[in-house]
Amino acid sequence: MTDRHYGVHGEFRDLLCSKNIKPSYQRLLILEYIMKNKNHPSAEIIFKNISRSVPTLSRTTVYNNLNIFVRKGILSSIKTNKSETRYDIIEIPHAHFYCLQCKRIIDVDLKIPLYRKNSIQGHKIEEVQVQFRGTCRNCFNKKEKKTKNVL
Amino acid sequence: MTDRHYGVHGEFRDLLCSKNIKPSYQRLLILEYIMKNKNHPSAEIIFKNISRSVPTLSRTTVYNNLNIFVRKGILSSIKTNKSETRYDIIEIPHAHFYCLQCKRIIDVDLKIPLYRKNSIQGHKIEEVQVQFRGTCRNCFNKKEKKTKNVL
DNA sequence: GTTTAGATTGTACTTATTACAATATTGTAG
DNA sequence: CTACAATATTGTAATAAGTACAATCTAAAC
Repeated sequence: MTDRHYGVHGEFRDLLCSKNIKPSYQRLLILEYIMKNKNHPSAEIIFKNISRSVPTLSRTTVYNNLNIFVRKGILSSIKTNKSETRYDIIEIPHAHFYCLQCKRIIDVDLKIPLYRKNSIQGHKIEEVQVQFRGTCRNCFNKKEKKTKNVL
Repeated sequence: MTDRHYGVHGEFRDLLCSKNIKPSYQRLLILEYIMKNKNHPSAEIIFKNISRSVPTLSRTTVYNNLNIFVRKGILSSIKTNKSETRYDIIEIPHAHFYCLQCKRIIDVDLKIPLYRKNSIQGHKIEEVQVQFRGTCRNCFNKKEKKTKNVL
């Protein structure tokens, strides 16, 4: 079970080891899923998709490991409207745009010095989250088109 | 029941009317609670505190009206770590600092032009949320003191 | 090969929130 | 004032996301 995945998962394996997390089969799968489908999935989505090919996977394992990844700084967690948590890889700091129509989360760049601060008004910053909410370009264009057709 | 509260709740009453929300007794109580205890309470906290003096109040009423207030732009909702939602009055745009130790939410000012944008990379912005997480000044000082005593 | 620490699994539980139907209140037209 | 419609509130039941925990499994260390 293990060595079959040395090749494919090599980089994820290294990433986990560098953070002192044992690179178990399940952890590699979870990490791989998030890295390859860069669509900010929820725990449930990750669970459903991986358990298609690995039916023995437990929901708890997914939750446990997502929490570990967040604590160790591999992933960041994003809270949407609907009391659900979504996950994203931590790369260059960036902001998120949450579309209220299609529920997609879109990465956006912010060239502001916000991320360089390590304290604000005396409070020690460990994490910064910037989230925009509204209507994404796609949904906005769809609406526009619909309006035009009516006229 | 109604006119007893004309005096005290006058400004909240006006605020609700200006947003086309009927200023019911319960709504005034909820709004008053949030405005007077500026500590970003959760629905549960609001419910518990108001229902001490108004035992007939329903949890559902609190949730319903908080949602209405958010939709109408009177309140903003803040998602914390623990899948709970907290509420804050919308005044001058500001950011929030969530202390991972004491769980307080502290208002912080940001003098950045972030709030002036109404679109980013083509996506229409309706709302911006900036949230810092870390250790607040208070908790940080406590930790410092403890460390000093040990030495 | 045995031991031990850590990981995974599955079930039961908690917590925040919503759905919904019944009841109550308010505003309005006759 | 009374009747009616519209809206608000209430309480219960349901849902959904996440956690606690005990049992089982795995893998590395001796």
